[in-house]
Amino acid sequence: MNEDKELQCAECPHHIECGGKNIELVKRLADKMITEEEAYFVSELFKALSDMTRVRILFCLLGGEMCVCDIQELVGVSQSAVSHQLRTLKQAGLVKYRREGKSLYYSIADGHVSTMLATGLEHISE
Amino acid sequence: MNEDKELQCAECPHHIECGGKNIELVKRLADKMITEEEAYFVSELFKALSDMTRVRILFCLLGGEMCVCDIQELVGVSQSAVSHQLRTLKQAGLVKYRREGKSLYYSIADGHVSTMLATGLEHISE
DNA sequence: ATAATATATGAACAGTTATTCATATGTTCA
DNA sequence: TGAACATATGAATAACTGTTCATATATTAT
Repeated sequence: MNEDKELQCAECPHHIECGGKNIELVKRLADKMITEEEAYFVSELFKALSDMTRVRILFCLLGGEMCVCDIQELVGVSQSAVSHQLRTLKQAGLVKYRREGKSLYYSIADGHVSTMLATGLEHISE
Repeated sequence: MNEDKELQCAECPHHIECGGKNIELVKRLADKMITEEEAYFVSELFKALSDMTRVRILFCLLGGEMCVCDIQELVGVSQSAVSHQLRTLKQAGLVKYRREGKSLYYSIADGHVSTMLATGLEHISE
């Protein structure tokens, strides 16, 4: 992504191609590329969505806020497992919660979450 | 999710709550829950987006179709690694490709992919 | 045919992850 | 204060994942 002396290439039919390398395209995109940091955060975000149990928890919460034991009931996994996964979802900013007495009520953090879930569900139904 | 004889509960302030269990909510949502199969496929889809290298590859491809060695150049990982990750993305239905001579040109499979990436990027920038 | 190029693939290894089990924390009620 | 309930947390382990290395396949040019 630095010197371009001997990298100049002749024109090609569809692409400005040189020995398999589309120099122009690569140079143009190099600056606009997602940063390492952004890529890391985005991948971490999707990692939080990459587990079946967490997906089921989130789909529960699309129906409204819910306490941990209700989620446990609906998803059918142990209390500890639900709690661990809720922490993962919380850390990824996908859910939030409020306390009411002994219970914690979890809910979807914001509209992005619903959008991603809906788009994901659409994608697999094709 | 079957018998409801002795599960009837008295009314509660905000929720129809019984010993921490919101019977009504749980019963109502139980039928509408995402199936195991759907949850599995959705989580597999997001799993394909849960790796930094794959995210960077997809962001490359948002700039247009590209052959493997261009991706390799932009992302800066080995040819083998790119190829392995492209296979994962292909299997998840996130990318497609066409052959032109010796090169394979990969591209984003459909609009859902761009939507999910864009939504993910929005989500982390807050 | 042979060489060169572009890409895919299989095995292997190090690092990561989801669950379980046991226990801790925080809240309410008597 | 102590018991009961709701939830969180740490350690441990089995299963999974991404990269590397070596090699295979496919296409083109000589």
